[in-house]
Amino acid sequence: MDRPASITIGELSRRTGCNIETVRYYERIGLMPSAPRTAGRYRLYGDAEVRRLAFVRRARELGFTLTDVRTLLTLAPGQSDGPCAQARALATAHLADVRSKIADLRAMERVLDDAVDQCAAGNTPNCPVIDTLAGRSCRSRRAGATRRRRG
Amino acid sequence: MDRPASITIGELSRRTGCNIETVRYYERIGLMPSAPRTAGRYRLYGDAEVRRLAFVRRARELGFTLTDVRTLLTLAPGQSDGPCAQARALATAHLADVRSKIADLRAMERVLDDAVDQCAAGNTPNCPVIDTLAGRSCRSRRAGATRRRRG
DNA sequence: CTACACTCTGTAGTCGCTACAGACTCAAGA
DNA sequence: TCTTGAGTCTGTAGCGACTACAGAGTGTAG
Repeated sequence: MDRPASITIGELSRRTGCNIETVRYYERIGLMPSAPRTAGRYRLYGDAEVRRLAFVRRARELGFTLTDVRTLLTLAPGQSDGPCAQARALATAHLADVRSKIADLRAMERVLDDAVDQCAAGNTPNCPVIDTLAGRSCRSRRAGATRRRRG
Repeated sequence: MDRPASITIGELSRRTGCNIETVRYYERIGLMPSAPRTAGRYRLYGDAEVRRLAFVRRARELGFTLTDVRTLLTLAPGQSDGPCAQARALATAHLADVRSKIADLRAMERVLDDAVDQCAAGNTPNCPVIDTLAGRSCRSRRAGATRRRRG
C-alpha cells in the first residue's frame, strides 16, 4: 500500500505541521524511527512515517507527554481489548490533569480579573494589582459585587 | 521598623513557602538581593526580604513569568499613577494569556472527554482514544449528543 | 556552472526550578 | 570539651519539549 520512502524531511514537516528540528529531535529520542537516507545523507520518509508523526502531533496537541505518546504508539496497531483499556486509562488520567490545570488557571483568572477591574476603576489609593501581590489586597469582593458577564 | 537581618534561609523558606533551593536560585538570577552572611557564610534575611519573597511567590502563583515579576517588583514601592498603569498593563496581558490557555485546555478537555466516553461505552470496533489520535475519529457528536452535566 | 534552497551534524539555549554530592557550620546536650 | 545531628554552603547537572544557531554539505533548475 505504501510507496517506497521518498518524502524529504521538509515535505514531512509540511504535511504534518511538525517542524523540521522537532522531527530530528523525535528521531534522536527514539520516538520516530531513524529514517533511511539518500547517498547524500538526506532522510527519506514514507506514508507510514507521515501517519506516525501526525499521530504524535495530535497527541501532543491534546497535551499528552512524550512518555505517554510513546505508550500510545505501542497501543495503536493492535486494537484488542487490553490496549484499548490502557489507552483509556492514559487518556482518563490525562483528562484529570487537564481539568486540574483548568481549575488552577481559573483561580488565577479570577484574582487577576478582580485586580485589573479595581485598578481600572481607579478609586483606590494604591495600585490594586501591586496590593494583591503584596498580600494586602481587599479581596472581599463577594459583598455587593456585580458579576460582569460578557461572552 | 525592620529588625536587623537575622532570619536564616530555612526560616525564610518556612515563612514564605518558597523552597530553599529556589531562594538561592532567585539570588543567583538577581531576583533576590545577595544576602549578607554570617562568619560561616550563612545567608541572613530581614523582614523586607520576607516581604519581597512573598511578593514574588504570589506573583508566581498567579502565573507571572520571572521577567514580569522583575518588573512588578520595581513598580511595587512607588504608588504613583505611572507604575500602576504599567502594573495593570502587565496584569491585563497576562490575564489574556491565562484565558487563552484556558481555552486551549478546554478544547483538549472536550476531545479527551468525548474519546474516553465513547471508549467506556465500548460499542465501537476500534479504540476511540487511538482513533482520535490517528485522525480517523468520528467526531460528529453534536447530532443527538446528550451533554452530561455534573458539577 | 552557478545560484539558491534544502538538509546535515552538533551543540547550546530556553524556563523555572529541582536534585544531588561533598564539604562546612552551628546549637544543644553529655 | 566533644559530639551529634540538623542546617547550610557551592557547584553542577537534570527535567520536558523543544528551538536556534553555526558551519558544512547536497540537490536541482536555469
